[in-house]
Amino acid sequence: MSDSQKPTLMIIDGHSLAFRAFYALPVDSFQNREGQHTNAIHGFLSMLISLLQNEKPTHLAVAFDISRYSFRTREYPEYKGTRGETPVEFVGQIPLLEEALKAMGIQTLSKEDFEADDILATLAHEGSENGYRVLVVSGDRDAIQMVNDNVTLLYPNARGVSELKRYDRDAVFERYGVEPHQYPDVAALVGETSDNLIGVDKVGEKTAVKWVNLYGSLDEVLAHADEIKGVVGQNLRDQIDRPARNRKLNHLLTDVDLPVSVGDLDRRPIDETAVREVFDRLQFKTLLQRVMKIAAAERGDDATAAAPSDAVDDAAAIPAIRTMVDEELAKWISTNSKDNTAPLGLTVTSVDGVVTGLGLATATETAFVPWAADRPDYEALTTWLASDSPKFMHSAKTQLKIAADSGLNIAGVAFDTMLAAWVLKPSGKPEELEAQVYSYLGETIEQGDPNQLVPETEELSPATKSWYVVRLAEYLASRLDEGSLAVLTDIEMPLVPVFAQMERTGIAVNRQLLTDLSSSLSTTAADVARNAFEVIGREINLGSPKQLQDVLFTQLEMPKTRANKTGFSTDAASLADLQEQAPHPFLDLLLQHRDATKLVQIITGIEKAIDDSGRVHTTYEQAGSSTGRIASNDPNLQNVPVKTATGRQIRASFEAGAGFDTLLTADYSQIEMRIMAHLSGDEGLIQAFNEGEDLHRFVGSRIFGVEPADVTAEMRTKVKAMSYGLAYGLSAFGLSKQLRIETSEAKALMTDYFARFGAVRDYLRNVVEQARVDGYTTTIFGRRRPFGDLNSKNRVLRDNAERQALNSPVQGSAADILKRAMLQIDADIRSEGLQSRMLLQVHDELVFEIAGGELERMTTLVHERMSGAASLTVPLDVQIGTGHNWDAAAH
DNA sequence: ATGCGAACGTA
DNA sequence: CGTACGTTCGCATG
Repeated sequence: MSDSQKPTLMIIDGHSLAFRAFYALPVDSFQNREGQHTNAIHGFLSMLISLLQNEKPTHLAVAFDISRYSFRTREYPEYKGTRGETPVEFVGQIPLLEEALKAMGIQTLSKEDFEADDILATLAHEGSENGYRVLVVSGDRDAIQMVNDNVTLLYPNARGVSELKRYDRDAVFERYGVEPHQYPDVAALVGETSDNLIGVDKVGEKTAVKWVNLYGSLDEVLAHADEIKGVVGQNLRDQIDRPARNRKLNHLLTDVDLPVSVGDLDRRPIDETAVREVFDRLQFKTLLQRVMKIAAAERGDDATAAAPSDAVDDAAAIPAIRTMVDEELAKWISTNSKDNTAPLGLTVTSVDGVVTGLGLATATETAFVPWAADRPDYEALTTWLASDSPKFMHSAKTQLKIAADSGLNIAGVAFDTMLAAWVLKPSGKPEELEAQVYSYLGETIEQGDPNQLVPETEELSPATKSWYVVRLAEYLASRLDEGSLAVLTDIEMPLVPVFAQMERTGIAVNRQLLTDLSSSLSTTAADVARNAFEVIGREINLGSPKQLQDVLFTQLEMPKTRANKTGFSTDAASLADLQEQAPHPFLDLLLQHRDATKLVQIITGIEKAIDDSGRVHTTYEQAGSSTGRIASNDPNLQNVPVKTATGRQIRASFEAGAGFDTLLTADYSQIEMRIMAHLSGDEGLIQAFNEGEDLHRFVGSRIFGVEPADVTAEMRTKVKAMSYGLAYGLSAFGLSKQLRIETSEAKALMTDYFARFGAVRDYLRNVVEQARVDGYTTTIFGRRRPFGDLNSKNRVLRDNAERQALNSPVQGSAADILKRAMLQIDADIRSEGLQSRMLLQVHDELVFEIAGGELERMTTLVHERMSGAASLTVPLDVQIGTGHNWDAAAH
């Protein structure tokens, strides 16, 4: 009998898969109207439905653990002892999942005192012996031991449950280097952290596999422990009870007494009424459609399932791609964009930065257009691309740049699903399209042939991607509140082409200046290092904190500094402390060396990024930060040194390019304090800004009770640190550290500050309180940042969340304001036909390249647009400077 | 090769 | 025991 004729038994480890799903999907995005979390259920069912479609099991069961206690924990109480509390959001999802499974006609099994894995192993064994093709679905590595010629393990990869890797005998051997039945021997030697099973010290997978292959089994390895040389051999002999114990615990039973046999696990019909009821309660719309489709197919009602006119059943079926050119394409665009009013999904694909094709889509149709730059017949397409006709894209900036490089102008980006998802949930890295489809639509994108041993990850057609984009856009738009939607459509979306243009333009760099500076700094570093080695009498790697610790705390016996994970800190602040307590020439030399090598490092990074035309192009991460700021990378041009004279020499190498007169920099002064004044409504602060006096002098005079003219430099420094620290949630302890003053003095300073500027404290308290209730903070323009840990019982987590919460509206509003200014400046430049260009954004600063004769106009418009980007109760002060290079243009 | 922590550059 | 980032290095894992 061939495999395809055999009945297929699929057995699933319910807990382990549900738990994987729980961590793979955002808790916040999956809640039903009663507030019940459903992410684990959703992920599990989505995976299950895919499995039903792809594997078509004839027999099926899901096994659950009854509790975390079993015969194993009785014999060895520490087993799985490192497992923490089950998250509250997970609790309660299992009974609901069982309900859903029951409605789908799927049997669930569990047995007191045994783990689900034992039930799986027993069924796998029975199925294998009785002519079944067996598929075990589990996220527990112990399940590998079940694999044989009839049994295949489907194991979720790191990304959760959306992709399952097939482990048959060969795949296990390829991955682990042993036969499946030997895997527990290897695991026993290595240990399993998640089960709290400690292995033999210094024995990793490599060593364990070597031994097991050499001696054939764990028993034989242990019997020959005397023969194994070296430290690991000694460890094995010393700790021989560990692998022995581990092996007993990771052995799965294949003879558990179960109330059913494999034959009883044949698929039962789906109870469609019950499924509707349960899925409706869970608010799983798409999943319901997918289950119903399977139900229809299984009762032989294929016509309904396949009918393309049935919008409901067709929702999750990928439309066939039509490849189009010329008139057909022109007609398709005109019809589906309803004469440039209706949005179409758009995806540009490229090879080595050259456009090779475009995918277009509506919610029901997809089209692929092969692209060749010299084809003459694409006028309808290029006209549509360059028009304001709305396009929905994913990560539009990247595609706009590539298209522009290939001479294709794209305008009218009306929705970007990457930006939308980030505005909805601004944390972590932005998700790829495929991940979004899974997270938000609950659909798994098939990747290659699932029967491949290692499925090749076939790139999705741009046409299909566009179709997903259209559907995602609809979903994401429906999830956005009014404020977030405004941020997306009025700020983030219009900025896409602006950032794309800035990145493409880049900024000119004087390579010679950098090279000279770098070699001089390298010489300095080498000289300083030589001196340092002389002082301590030996040569070490000054860049190694570990070796530095040895010098400072062992050799030189200096007092211990702040502790970190690898011992004691050697950072600049700690070294300064040491210099005070135990002065030593090595300390200063070390700092000088750090300084010089750091700058060389930064220069090297910039040099490597200079292109053939002498310009450097950063990439802005528009959807990366949690506050609304943008980040710059590859290279990062937002952390070019400015504080030291040598550092500024690096800035001086950024210049106006050929054909341009000068650089212009414009920055907001004290924008975050101004936002604090506005948001808190503090009369004192507002007065300070409205009188236009030096802020820190004004505040200092109030706190210390002297005339502004009598505020000393020392007083001003303290006040300045205090003011800036406020917006970060600085504590008295932190302030004292920074100013190197007594904690009591720092405390007094804070008390005096709040006595004069009480509304600031009230505001900061209120922000945190409101966020605790709402679950998010909001900027002046409606940008939200969610917070989950404000009610955490863990103090560290809670305190961190509180500081983040009080900082977010301030930092985020500042980001919003500069973004608004950028939009208006860009619009002015274009509408007036100016040749000057916006080059860089550094959080509160913009850098421009000024074309001949445009300095005056640019100065005026930049000033106007930046000052007018928000109307606060205090003015927005903008400082402008010009000069041939970035340093000279500073003020 | 890959991932993590330390350190440090900016606003 | 101060927010938000990105990059580089050493070092421990593979």
